[in-house]
Amino acid sequence: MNNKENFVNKLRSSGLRPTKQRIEICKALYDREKTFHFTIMDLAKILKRKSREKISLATIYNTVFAFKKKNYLKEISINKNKSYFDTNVSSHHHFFNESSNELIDLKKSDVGRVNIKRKIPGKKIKSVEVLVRISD
Amino acid sequence: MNNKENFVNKLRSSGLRPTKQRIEICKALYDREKTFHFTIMDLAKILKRKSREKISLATIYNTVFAFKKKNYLKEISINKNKSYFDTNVSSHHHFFNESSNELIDLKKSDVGRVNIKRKIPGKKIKSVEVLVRISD
DNA sequence: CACTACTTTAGAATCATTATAAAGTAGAAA
DNA sequence: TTTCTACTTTATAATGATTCTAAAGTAGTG
Repeated sequence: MNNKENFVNKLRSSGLRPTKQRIEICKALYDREKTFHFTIMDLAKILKRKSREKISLATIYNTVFAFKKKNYLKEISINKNKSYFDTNVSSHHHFFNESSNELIDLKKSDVGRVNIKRKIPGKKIKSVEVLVRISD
Repeated sequence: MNNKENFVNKLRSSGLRPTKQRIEICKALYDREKTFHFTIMDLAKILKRKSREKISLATIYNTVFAFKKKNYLKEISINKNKSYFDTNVSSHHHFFNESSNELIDLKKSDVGRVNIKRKIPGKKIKSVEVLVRISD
């Protein structure tokens, strides 16, 4: 189970001080059954609702990007004017339902191996992501 | 060959009045050897340099989105804070160089067939696009 | 307990994008 | 050609997300 102690350890083990703001954000993000997608503004609303502490927007930004850097969060390429994040950091692909603007995780087994044949000298592949657009 | 006459016809045939601004923008976008990627700001700079007419930013936005709707342009989602557009409207994949923020087209033959095994009842697949993030 | 480097914060600043509303223009009709 | 109207362009203001700033607060070390 994810409890406060775990979050403190998790944070400390990656060199982030376990401040109360970061722990609150961990709770909001990881103390759930399933992974989920969110924008910064979504998270701000969740925190406002769930948390007794007021956490400033700047801190939410700082924390989300710190978590992204530590690979606790993944940023998703879907949208132009907002950043979407995913608490599912495993390598996976997405369906994007254009009719409803809904983003659906694909399991690894849902997509066959993607074979990138071209190499760019001196560059390393960081990730390979498939976006499948669907509609009614 | 792409000349003014062609652009006028192209525009008119899709219900867009061939204004001098739109024709200038067509020239900037399509009167070239190869397809390319650009942001609105890139295009604004190109137009400032190439075109005698001053074209307002608002018109550039309007025109780019009108062209997108008519399928003259494709919008590319790379998780950045700007919209990228592509004059190559065929379905294709991309490298995104995270070190330089550069977007590189992949040819169809550069990526093996992507096998999407999961189906969503009642939904049709519109496109399958692969984004390969690379860096130094 | 004291110190220092890391954090948080409010608010301002910035940047891309969208909205507004007034002036201009293309195309159709007379 | 002239007139008319709907479509366009434009400058500018407004918006909204994100980043910056610099001052106050705090965790962890010694």
